[in-house]
Amino acid sequence: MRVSRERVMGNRLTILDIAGQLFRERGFEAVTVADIMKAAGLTHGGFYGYFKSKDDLIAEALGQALTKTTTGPLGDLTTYAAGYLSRAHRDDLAGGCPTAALAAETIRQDAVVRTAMTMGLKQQIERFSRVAAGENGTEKRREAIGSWAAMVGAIVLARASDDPALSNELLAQTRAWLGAKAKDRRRRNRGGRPSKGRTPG
Amino acid sequence: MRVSRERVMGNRLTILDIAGQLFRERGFEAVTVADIMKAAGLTHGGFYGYFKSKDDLIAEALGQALTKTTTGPLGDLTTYAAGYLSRAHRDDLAGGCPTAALAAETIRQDAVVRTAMTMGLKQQIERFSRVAAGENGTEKRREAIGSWAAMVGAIVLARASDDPALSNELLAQTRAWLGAKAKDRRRRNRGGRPSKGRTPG
DNA sequence: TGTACATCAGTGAACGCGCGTTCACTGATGTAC
DNA sequence: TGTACATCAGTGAACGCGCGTTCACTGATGTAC
Repeated sequence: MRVSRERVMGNRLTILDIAGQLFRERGFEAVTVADIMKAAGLTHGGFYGYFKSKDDLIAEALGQALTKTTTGPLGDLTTYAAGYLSRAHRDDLAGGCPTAALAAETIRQDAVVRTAMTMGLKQQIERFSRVAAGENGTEKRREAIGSWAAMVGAIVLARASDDPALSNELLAQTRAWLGAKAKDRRRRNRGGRPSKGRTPG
Repeated sequence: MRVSRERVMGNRLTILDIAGQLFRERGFEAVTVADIMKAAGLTHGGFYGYFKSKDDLIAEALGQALTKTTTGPLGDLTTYAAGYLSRAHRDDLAGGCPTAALAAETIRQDAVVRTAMTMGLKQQIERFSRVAAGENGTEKRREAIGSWAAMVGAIVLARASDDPALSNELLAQTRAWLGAKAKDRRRRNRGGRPSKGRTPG
């Protein structure tokens, strides 16, 4: 049963989107081609008209999920961290951060998959660096990397814990810890030169 | 071919140890029962004389690996972080931290496996809290949680990156970031009351 | 605008394969005398 | 201490199953006139 060209384009997007969600929810290996096609409203045989292999899909779906979540302008890191380290994000595997859900598994994947993850990582660090606090580029980048590592680690640990109290504490304490760190830094720089963007005098 | 009782005890330890290494290296799903038994010098059929199921082994092996790496006294957090965030540790999947290698995958495992991971997590946080800097128990625990999240996150990200320069930078910058944080905290507390353990006057 | 045919997206049975697990068998170890 | 037998750890073929992938077929879409 041939379908229209726009339907084909739509199907491709649907498969990519569904796959991205299922992978984050259950991991690359546990999700089957048949699972994905069924969730997309198709049968598994048609899969190979859209993608060369399951590995091919993994790379594309991860790339798309990362682009969606690491692209676009950012407010400040504190606001971002508050959302990232929320219980809602912790509980939303399928729609949440692909890095937190899949970075650990990516280590053992195909080269294309690792490259997609690395690109997403670079993009996120650069985006963080742009709004991070710091006297110069080096300091901003350090702040970006340290904060991102803490956020990803905290979500991974909070999700791994089957004790709800500990899980909540991990999120809340990491948020507070990042906040305390920012406060200490401002104290250190008290009386320093004005922020980079303003012309003195 | 029956073997001696001490051989049986030795075999059990070998299987647990080998399994712990292989799981960290390739993940729970990618390692087969036959892989483990072969690496232990046995055939796959004998496995069920030692463990009820693969899931049973996963829980036991993870528990053992976590106990080995989260038990025992600690120096200071800075020294621990230097070792944890080293290139040697990043490159030693099989012998490295089970949390960094397997926490993300643990989310989708059996209840027993998640419980083992949670116990290891609690142990590590308590151990960190004992040597963490801070004015009181709450501050120490916050320091322990934040530092642990940053360490785990940094190793996961450094391993996921296929760009060696970025990978090295992630480790070095997170180390420096944790160090800068400690320095800022000491500055804040300059002239404060003496540390908790000493009786004033 | 209508008609006839070529195209090809989707279907579902089938493939080879490797997985976790079972089981009848083997033969060295442990035990009873 | 030696001998005869029971025990049971280890073996490897076999199981049912689900996976990724292939393929002959179907029938709606796209196109040529």
